[in-house]
Amino acid sequence: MSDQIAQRMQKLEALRAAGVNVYGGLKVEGLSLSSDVRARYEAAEKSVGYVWTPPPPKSWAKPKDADAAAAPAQPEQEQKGVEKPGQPKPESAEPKIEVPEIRATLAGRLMIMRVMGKAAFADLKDSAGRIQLYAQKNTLGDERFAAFKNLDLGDIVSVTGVMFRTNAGEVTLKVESFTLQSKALRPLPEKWHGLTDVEQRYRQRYVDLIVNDDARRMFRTRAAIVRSIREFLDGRGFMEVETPMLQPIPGGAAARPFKTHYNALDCPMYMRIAPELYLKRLLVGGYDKVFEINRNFRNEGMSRRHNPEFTMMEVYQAFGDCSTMMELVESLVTTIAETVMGSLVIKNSDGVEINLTRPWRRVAYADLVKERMGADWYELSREQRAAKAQALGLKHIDAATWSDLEITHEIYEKTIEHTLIQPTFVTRLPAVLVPLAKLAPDDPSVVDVFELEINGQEIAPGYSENNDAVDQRARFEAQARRVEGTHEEESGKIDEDFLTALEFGMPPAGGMGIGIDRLIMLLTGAASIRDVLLFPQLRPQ
RNA sequence: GAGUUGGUAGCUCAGUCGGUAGAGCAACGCCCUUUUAAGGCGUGGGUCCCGGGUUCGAAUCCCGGCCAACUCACCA
Repeated sequence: MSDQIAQRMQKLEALRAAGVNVYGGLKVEGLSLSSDVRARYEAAEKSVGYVWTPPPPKSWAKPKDADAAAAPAQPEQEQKGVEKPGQPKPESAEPKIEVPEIRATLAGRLMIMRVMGKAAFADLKDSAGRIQLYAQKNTLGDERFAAFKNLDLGDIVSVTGVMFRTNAGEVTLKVESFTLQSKALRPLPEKWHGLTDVEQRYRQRYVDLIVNDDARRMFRTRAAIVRSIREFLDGRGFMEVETPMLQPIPGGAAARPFKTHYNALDCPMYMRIAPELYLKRLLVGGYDKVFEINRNFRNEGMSRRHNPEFTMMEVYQAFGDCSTMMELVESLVTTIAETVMGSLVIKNSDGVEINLTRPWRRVAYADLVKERMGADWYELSREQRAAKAQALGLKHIDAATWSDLEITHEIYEKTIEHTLIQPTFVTRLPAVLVPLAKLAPDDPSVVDVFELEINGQEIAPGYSENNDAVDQRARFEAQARRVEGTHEEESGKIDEDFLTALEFGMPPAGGMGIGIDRLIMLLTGAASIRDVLLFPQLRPQ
């Protein structure tokens, strides 16, 4: 144990012995937020026409009367006389404006203290921000002033007093009484640099949130974004639902699931990799507009863009289609950017500007590929394609084992996707890649879907959902054969009950998913998904 | 899973060629009644990530391990 913790333990015991309730008592009555109190005080100043002006520099040469400036003798004594608190200031040659008294009670964490003998300044941080406290021996009395100085940085206190403005112009609460609400046993990180060690910021997010205002702001923004998504969808008549996260068959995506075991039923269970198949059951049930915002779990690696659990929003609209969803996501993202971030132009973590102004580019997958690889790409043989891919640096592509489609898709993912910085709807993807979507009416080799790319990342896929029960079964079976023996095998299991639901008839529908964490990264310019997750996954220590 | 970089006081960081471990902040003591990274004087504080090895001697060099960040792979 560090000596500082030991010291604080001793202090805590001493306080207890003196009868102090070191962890606070009853609820704090009449509690205000620092931001509100500051605003009230500033309004009070305004109401009487008070405008703060900086005091004259340190010598008290400011004339109390006209001659005083000419008499430099004994400025110190004059200062003392002037500064005696609680007395009308004698220098009021110019009329003094009385600001109405604003009393307040605040509560928060003590972040810094500057003690000057018989007075002390401290910064209190509450959920709204920082505010300065001023404690004075004359006001508090010897004993309470000593107790105030005895507080530790990090302690949580409530304070009651009167607002004023210091010589330096800072709105400050003069403490008349205070109560220790929670003793901190551990010292805070350094006041200037804060906590910068990224590992510690993630592992001890609570400390990060105490000292780093950026972190606090980030998660408030996150909350605001999620709230406005809900408001937006609510405004369009969508119903929010919650479907199982613990599923007997993990479906709706191709990914490795987390496997667990349910004791009561003595059967294997999976953490969901997507809510899709359950939300579609609700379309069958007659809810035409539903959405869910909740966690998905994928048993895959972590990276700057991946966390094993992440927040997904999926939305379905009966009697809509892929184009319905394009309009929806365009409208949703621009609305959020404007209302929460205040701008349609955002900067990514490299400082590149992204303009979200509608309409967004729409381009077919095959056209992007041709744009990159030449107009004759789809006429080339597999060997020719593999050769061209290798020429681009994709050495691992092998014509002997890779299909045409795999080669093309590898090129899309490795050389095209990350170049789509400005919002782009990539449409008409190869049907094999998307078993849950409707085939394009004019070309059964592609599906009627989009993938929305912004900042080189897939932000949202949207589909014209497949509601053909027989076709869906066939494509599931093809998918199951495709992934058989691979690590995706468990996500290739066929959900018979879902197919049964389709057999009752599902209305044609548009569906879309948004990776919420990535959307937040995009809007806030965060470079790592860990910066937008309160408690990102780390290896246990 | 692979590569690169890093891990030194509560925090932020120095540490030269291998020669008994350093600063600022924080803490403790004293002075200081409008400071704001307050100031002044003084004091204490270390499993140098862990385990081996080389060496008279290792924070430093070598090997192994742990943890993290970044890049790559799986993936959204």
